[in-house]
Amino acid sequence: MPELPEVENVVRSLRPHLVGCIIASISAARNPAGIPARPDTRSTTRSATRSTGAALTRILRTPLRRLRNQLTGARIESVERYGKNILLACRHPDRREATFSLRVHLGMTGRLIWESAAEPRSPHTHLVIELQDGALNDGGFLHYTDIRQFGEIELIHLSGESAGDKLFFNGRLGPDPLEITFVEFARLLRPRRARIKSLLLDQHFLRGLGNIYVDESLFRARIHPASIAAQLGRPRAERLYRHIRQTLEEAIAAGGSSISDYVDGQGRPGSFQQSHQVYQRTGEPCPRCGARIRRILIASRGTHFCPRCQRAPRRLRSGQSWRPALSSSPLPKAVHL
DNA sequence: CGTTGAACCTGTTTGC
DNA sequence: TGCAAACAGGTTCAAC
Repeated sequence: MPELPEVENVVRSLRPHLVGCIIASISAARNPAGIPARPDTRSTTRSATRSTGAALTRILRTPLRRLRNQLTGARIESVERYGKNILLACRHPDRREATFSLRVHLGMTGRLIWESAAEPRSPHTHLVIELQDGALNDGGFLHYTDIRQFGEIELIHLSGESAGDKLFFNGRLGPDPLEITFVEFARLLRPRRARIKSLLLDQHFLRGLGNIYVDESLFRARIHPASIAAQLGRPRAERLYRHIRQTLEEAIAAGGSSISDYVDGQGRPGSFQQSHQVYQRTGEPCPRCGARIRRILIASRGTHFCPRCQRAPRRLRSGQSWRPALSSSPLPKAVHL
């Protein structure tokens, strides 16, 4: 659920609550988490564990003990987004050198919500961070909830350098699509022979895009998702660049897309899903030309596009004889054009 | 390089 | 009706 616009909204909604607060305690959510969500559900094929212990261990990339040791008593200095990661910069007021960043990745179904009460409302809440009186609020609690448990929480030690966060991630994640210039974008695109959809999903290439916004941006730019990146001409590359930014900015302004799980740091859903033109609209008429929206698989991800507006490049269209230059791999069968 | 499919999870929807 | 398969916003890894 959480791509760049959703994470940006989480960060913005949490910031006023968190900045200035002291972390009073960190604890595994007990309560509903240990209990099956719905004990009497008949079809529950796996009455699975749901033991907070197992789930929390999966999510925590830093052991709870270490989290407690290092963060208890620390002050939250800033709340930032880095790609799809949320970074809480923390510092001990009394210890000059002790500076950390708590990295939270929401995975598919993660939620990070500020609550006034300690008790989780969801059986899928795994971690509770107790906050002590910030300048602008009364503390409260930060709840991490995650149904599918694909999220990650990790403590990053910042040794000295202020921009430690970025140094840490550099090389691991590409530029932010809202910060990169067109010239740089085009330079990165040029040597790549991957299909554009795969490339845009790759966080090493650009950080922050996910399945929804890649499909929506490609639709707006009228580019077929299976197009080879290096073969987009300048006009298409420009269109793509422009529409990625536009789509993301509109989505941020709309509060993100809420399909089923996403809410911001105050529990509010977004509304951008109402503006999706192709994502999960298979079979519906294209809002631009009326053709049926199609769904194919690219990079094993559901990919939605208009077969008329987003025409396949010739090379891809004319059948099995085509091969990518300098490559031994045939055109994957999954691409139906 | 680039691709696929599986794996990590739970829950909901679809299809026979 | 009922049950199984498919699918879901993400990332990583092995194998080709």
